[in-house]
Amino acid sequence: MPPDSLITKKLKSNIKASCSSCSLRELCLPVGLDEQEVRALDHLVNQRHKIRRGEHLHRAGLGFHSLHVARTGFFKTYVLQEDGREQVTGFHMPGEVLGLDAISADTHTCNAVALEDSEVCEIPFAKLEGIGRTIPSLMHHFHKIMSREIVRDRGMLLLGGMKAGERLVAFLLNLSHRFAKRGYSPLDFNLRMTREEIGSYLGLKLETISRAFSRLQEDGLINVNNKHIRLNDIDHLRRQYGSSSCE
Amino acid sequence: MPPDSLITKKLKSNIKASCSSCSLRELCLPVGLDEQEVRALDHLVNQRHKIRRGEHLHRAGLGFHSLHVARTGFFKTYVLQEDGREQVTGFHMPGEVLGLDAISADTHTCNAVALEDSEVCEIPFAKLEGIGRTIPSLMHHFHKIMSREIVRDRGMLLLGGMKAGERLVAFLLNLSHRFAKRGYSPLDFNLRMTREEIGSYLGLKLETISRAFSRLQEDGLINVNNKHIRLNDIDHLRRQYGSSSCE
DNA sequence: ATCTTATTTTGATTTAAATCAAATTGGAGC
DNA sequence: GCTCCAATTTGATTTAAATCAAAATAAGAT
Repeated sequence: MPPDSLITKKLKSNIKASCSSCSLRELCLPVGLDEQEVRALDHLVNQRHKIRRGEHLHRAGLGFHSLHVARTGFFKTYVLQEDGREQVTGFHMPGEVLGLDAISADTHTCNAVALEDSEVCEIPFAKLEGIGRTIPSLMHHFHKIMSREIVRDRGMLLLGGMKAGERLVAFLLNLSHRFAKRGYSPLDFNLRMTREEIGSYLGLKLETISRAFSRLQEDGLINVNNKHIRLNDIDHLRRQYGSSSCE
Repeated sequence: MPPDSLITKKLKSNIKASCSSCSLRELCLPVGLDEQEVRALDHLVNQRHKIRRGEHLHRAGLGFHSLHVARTGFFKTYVLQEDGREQVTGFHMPGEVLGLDAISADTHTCNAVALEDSEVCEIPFAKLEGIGRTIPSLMHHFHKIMSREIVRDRGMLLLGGMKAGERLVAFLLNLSHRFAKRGYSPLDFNLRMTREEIGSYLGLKLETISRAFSRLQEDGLINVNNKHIRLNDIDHLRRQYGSSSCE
């Protein structure tokens, strides 16, 4: 029965390529699902796409059909204001869902661009709602993901009362925490975005970001080597500058 | 059959008191549901609570079981930072859902307090997920509500690049828009919050808010009489200060 | 109604960040 | 490796908002 074995092989390859065996399983949609439920999810997440550095995953104003989960790489989301200014609304790493804002009006409200060669899993949203109906724990987990996004965004408001250095530290601690969850060093990492993009996200100018980096280095709290950052005293950073580092 | 009629009366009173006949129907959870679906929702929303001015609806750190929809009144949500500073995270009017942030970790992440005598409908979240399974359009609408919250919160980031006066205008236009949707004048309304609370929300100090109000009045764009605001030239306000007014 | 406290306004001053400007460094592409 | 352009750093200056301070007003409580 050669056809069978062929099919088996193909299936296996699909499964391998999908949630069941994905290294992000514990960060992504499948958290807390049993094996059978993850298999159902595999049917949902049937497509992967490569997005090269500089390419867009979606653009503001365009129709919404699918959520995307970053699998590898790094994304930036942003909106263009009337005056042409670019306002960065977020940075996204593997395991994080993009497109949740678009559910509201079936239209993307922001642009998403890859800051390095990346890969995403496509999740047709109608399909997710359908399968969620039969897998309550999947639906519930999806609700948690949306809620977490609300908490994250609201956390940005807390920056309102902070000064430049504190905002930057909060930003670095947040990145650190997210890198750690993905198995990378929380103390040593490379920024994928420019000073200008960090500034836009934090509501500061690029020169202010640059000066804040220099100041933190002078104080011995971090080492900066262009895009490479080393946190020398993360406890001190955490104590001195609020704990707005959690996801 | 006196018992029957009693029951009927009681049911009727419940129905009357619930979504089917609620004046907020078009703003709230039932949007887009047919009559039968709204009846199902009536079973879900079985409790109303009165919250007097100054009383809390929920507090950060406490367990989460139910969402709440403001029915009447006005709420403020806020978090207390380590240093004791109060950071306002939002203002909420009738038809708006509170508690979406708490789904993430089954714990409230903010405090919600009534700024005037208010009434809320309680929606047990587990029940909502259960009923949503059998009424896809309800579940879908709930997803839109969560997504809208994400869009709203993210919109706050756009304030990052604005100066004090612009932020305040954006805030007033946002309130105006929300009052209009509820059948109130978009040009003439009373603020329920203090200058300090506005400042906290917008990342400014209360003196700055006060000065910005004065400046806008000097320019003839608005009339300020303590808490009472009149927008004299809303088109000019919209044109001059971005259109970050939409929900 | 009156007292008391909280809120708001306005002014003077300080401070943090924006802006303007120029030099330096790093990286992508040839 | 070299060239060119983008990104970063640093300095000088300006500007917007924070801070400090005090008076005026409004709102609750008795």
